[in-house]
Amino acid sequence: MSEDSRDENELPNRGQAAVADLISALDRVDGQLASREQRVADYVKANIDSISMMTIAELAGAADVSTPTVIRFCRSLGCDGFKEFKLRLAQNLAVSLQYIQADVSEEPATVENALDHVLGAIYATANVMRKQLSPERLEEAKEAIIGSRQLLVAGIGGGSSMLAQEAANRFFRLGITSTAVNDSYLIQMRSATLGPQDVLLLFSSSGETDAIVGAAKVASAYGAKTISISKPYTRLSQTVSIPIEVDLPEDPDIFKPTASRHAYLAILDALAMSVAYETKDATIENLRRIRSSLTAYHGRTGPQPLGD
Amino acid sequence: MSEDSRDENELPNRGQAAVADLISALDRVDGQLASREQRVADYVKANIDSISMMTIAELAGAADVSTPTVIRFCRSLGCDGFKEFKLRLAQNLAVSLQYIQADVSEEPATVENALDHVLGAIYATANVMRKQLSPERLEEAKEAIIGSRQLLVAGIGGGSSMLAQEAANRFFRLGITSTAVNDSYLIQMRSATLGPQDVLLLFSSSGETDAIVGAAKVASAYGAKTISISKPYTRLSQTVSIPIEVDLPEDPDIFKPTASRHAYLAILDALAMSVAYETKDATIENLRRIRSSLTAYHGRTGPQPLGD
DNA sequence: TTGAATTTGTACTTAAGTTACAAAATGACT
DNA sequence: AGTCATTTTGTAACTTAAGTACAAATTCAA
Repeated sequence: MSEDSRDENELPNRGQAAVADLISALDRVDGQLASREQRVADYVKANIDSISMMTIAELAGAADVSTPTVIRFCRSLGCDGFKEFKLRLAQNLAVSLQYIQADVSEEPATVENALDHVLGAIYATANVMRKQLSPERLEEAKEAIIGSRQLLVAGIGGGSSMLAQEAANRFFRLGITSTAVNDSYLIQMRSATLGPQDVLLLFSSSGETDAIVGAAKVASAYGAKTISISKPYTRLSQTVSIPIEVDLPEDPDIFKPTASRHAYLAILDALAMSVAYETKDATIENLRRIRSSLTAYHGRTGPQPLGD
Repeated sequence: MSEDSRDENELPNRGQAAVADLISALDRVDGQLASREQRVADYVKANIDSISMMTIAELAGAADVSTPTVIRFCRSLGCDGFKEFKLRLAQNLAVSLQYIQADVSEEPATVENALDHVLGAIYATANVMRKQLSPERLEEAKEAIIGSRQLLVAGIGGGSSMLAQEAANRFFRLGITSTAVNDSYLIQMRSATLGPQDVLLLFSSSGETDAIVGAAKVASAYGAKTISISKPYTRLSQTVSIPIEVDLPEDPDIFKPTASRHAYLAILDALAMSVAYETKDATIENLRRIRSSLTAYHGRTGPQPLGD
């Protein structure tokens, strides 16, 4: 019976919508459930990671309700029955569990092992980031960049200055006049030359670097739009007009390269991708020109990342 | 019965080992199973994402074996029974499914959507990479870097030159004299100055860039160790002494920033992390000096990535 | 307080997972 | 080549879990 209802026609939404939503569905219905069902919800929330190992009878017993009540609870959440509920819950949790639980305590004996640590941190950081990002801010940032006459990107220190370079490189490919700076004084000076049609994009994982905060102030004073990709509640994010905020857990392990670089890079990629789609035709022409200039240079043609 | 065997004592390994390993367990036992069990394995591999919706009878029918054979297959994989097998499989897949199944075909309407595309590509690429990397090569690369007197890092074009900069920055923090170059001529020139105690680290997503291949040849000729992070079967990987090879699927979507940058960056991080652990004491002292130089500069103390 | 609507539990049905055991197949050793 | 031990596999029975039907209890409104 429960199998009939999910034949080929319904397959598409299985992995996707299903996986993404159970826990938020739980939050959504919370409070508006019938009293006994709410009891089940409370128990589930309190013991969320052991539910998928329980039978319906165990859960009913633990929440002190009858088994049909548990089933009704599952249906209130949009599941077909208890089985589907357990499955979806397990999938939801797996995503966050996989790497967060990885043996963080142990030292990496091999490079392969270190790679697992690194990937684990990336996954974990990416998940945290995705939940924190404000879609509205991202849209604002996109619009600002699209409408800009000139884009100035700044970042100081290894990680951030790499991101700034990369950002300038990405947006340049999309036909946006962009420059990267990573010298404290140059940042100040160039920011002072910006005007209302310009955009200043700032990378700073601390959000407190004087030169960066200063640049944001100067640029704002001259009417330029300012975007930061940084920590919330910092001087920087309180100074710029479009703060993109992510508070990422830094691994206390000083030997581990900080994973937030990857998260910031992903944000940059997403922004660049949206801008590219938005300015589609212009972008295609630009990429064509860049590619042909390179092809002329080293004579290769196959599909490959533009510019190695 | 099946519940008794996983009480409190066994809980720890549930999320972790369990979640991480079913699919690789499948690879591991592949080929050494009894013939009918192998048939189940084959069917599972071919229909991996629909298994968790099937009953044991359905799977047995589909693979044309008896239900106990299916159970034996599950046990060969280290599961308690079919139920646990389904659960663990669902969890394993959830991780990759979440982003991979995101509507790749559709254009990203919002930046948030674009972010899902980007993250999806990163996850997919990371998984592919992890399987392809040769642990031995990584170890060799680590040893070479540790033993080096001087490290020269080169990359040409947006992505690779960013990686080169970042690599030089990372290893410099670990007390290794390292320089990044991204000018075709400079690469050649500097490579010619290397000797047997030196290491040349090359990033190239194409593996065919003349300047990079040329540098590898020159450096080898003068006895330096050469490491490449690049595609297999390319001129570059056939020239260097320690080729780290990954063949990553490039998304044909020209608007999407290439995900291989993230994968390469992760490899770099893993290498840096291992080198850091290997040269622990020296590294701690180095990081201390860097930090105190920065603290003296802008007067902050809290735990933050070194150098923003 | 009485009737309709909703909520909940009891008892039952169906079906899924698991086990026991015997039959078949494989492989080693005389 | 034949016999015995070992492994592999399937049949049939068993156990337990999930889901349903319906009636009892509760809630709320008039």
